Amino acid sequence: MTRTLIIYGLALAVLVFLLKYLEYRFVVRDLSIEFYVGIVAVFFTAFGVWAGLKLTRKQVVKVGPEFIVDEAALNRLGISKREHEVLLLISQGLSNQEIADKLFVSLNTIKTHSSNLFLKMQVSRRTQAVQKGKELRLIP
Amino acid sequence: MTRTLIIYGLALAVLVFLLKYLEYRFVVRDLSIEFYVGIVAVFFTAFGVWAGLKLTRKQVVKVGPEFIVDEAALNRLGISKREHEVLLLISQGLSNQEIADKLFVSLNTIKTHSSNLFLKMQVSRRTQAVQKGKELRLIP
DNA sequence: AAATCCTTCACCCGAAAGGGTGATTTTATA
DNA sequence: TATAAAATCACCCTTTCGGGTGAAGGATTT
Repeated sequence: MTRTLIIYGLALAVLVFLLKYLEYRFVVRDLSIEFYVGIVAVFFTAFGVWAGLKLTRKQVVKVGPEFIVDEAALNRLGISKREHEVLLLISQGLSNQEIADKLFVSLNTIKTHSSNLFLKMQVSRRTQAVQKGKELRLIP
Repeated sequence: MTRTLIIYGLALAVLVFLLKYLEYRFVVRDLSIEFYVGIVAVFFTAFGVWAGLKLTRKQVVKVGPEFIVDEAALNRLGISKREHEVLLLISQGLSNQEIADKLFVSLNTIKTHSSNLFLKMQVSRRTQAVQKGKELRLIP
């Protein structure tokens, strides 16, 4: 996370230099302030959207309060949190594309997660994963 | 069923005439008996296999004794017995091909059943059908 | 700091699933 | 027995899944 902030800081610095260079290169001194502010606004808007998604993407999926997940089984099978999350959404009848949209990641990522999940659960289809997941008390 | 028997009888008659014709057409009188018996054996073997599958295909799928199906919901949604059977097998994680093999029908038939099932249940994927089927107490 | 695991994403390919239409046969029922 | 409902199968097409591989960056642990 710290490295990400550093990278963004550097990108911002580069942007500032670029703007300064443009100021010298062309004669746009009269509207440079609005332009400057606009660019910065766009930049921080993008950053805000990204950060918002990044920070709120955790715990998007929750299980019911009365259901207790068999953590031991999860560890035994080597299923990660993200994979468990995907399994839960699969059990709710969502397609991979819908899961990707819900978790703000790409379709390919969900396909990787589900593939690894099926390997670890020793199943070959999502319906089997749901069935086995319920048996093992991984999902309600 | 009666028509099927009639058709098979006619086919058998045609087969007899065909064999008689061959006897006159070619000089195969010496091995005609073995040939005759062989053809009839193959024919009745095929018929036996077909009849056996046809008669034993009923009640292949059963639900557990402690689970009671909500028949009212089935009628309300207009779901037939066969469709309910398919839904049960879908919920057990079977693929359409596996269901077809289990019920001794073709893959296309299962696809038709599942399509109609999804229409009646107002879902678009089998995982959703399983989820909704459990909610409606159609399947355990 | 290095090793390791997790997460993310991409590409390719074949298999499975789903949607639509049309047709025939079987079964149930009015 | 006529009619309707259910079951069967085929063909088309598109979308979704699943398997395999590779890679890059972040997080954790040692």
